[in-house]
Amino acid sequence: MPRARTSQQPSLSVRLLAWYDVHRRVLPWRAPAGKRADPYRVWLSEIMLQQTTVQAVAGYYRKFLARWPTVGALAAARQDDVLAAWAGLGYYARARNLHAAAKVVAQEMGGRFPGTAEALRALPGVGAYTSGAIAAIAYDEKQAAMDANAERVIARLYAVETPMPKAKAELHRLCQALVPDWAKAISCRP
DNA sequence: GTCCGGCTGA
DNA sequence: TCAGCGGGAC
Repeated sequence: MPRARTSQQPSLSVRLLAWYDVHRRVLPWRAPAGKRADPYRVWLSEIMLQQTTVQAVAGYYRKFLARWPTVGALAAARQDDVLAAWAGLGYYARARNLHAAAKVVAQEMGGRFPGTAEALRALPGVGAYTSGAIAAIAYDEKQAAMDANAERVIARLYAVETPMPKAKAELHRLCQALVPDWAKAISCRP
């Protein structure tokens, strides 16, 4: 006979963050534990990772960062050079938007990335997912960054029957409600 | 041959 | 609202 439960299970976010502490991969765009992420690096990696695997991105990411270490350097590059460096990654609109956004940040924002998800969302090539991811990772904002897989997981978790893409808004609300205020205290633990 | 960890333009 | 975008993985 099963023992009566005397304590309840930790929340989903607690369990996920505990898993992350043990299993997270070492990736070139991740800041060392306890250190703050550079928004330029997070942005560059997130754009490259759109529809593209970690394995395919890693080499390109290192190459871009070595050649253009700051958003100002990237903004000063010729678009032809950016596109040539991007060759092989696919979805070349990403490279054109990357360069355009770098120019906006460098020339209209003094080289500082927008400080909120909402403001990031206005940059070319930055949509709902990417703005949330950058703000969450670089600014510790309480943002749910939902990709297509997260949408499926949340839909199953909450048995949402609404077909996609109508369900997107509801799924985002459900996911946002799972994001704890104190996520940073756990995920930044050394 | 099919399917992707998104965004944009129409 | 949705087709199209590129290359790799299965």
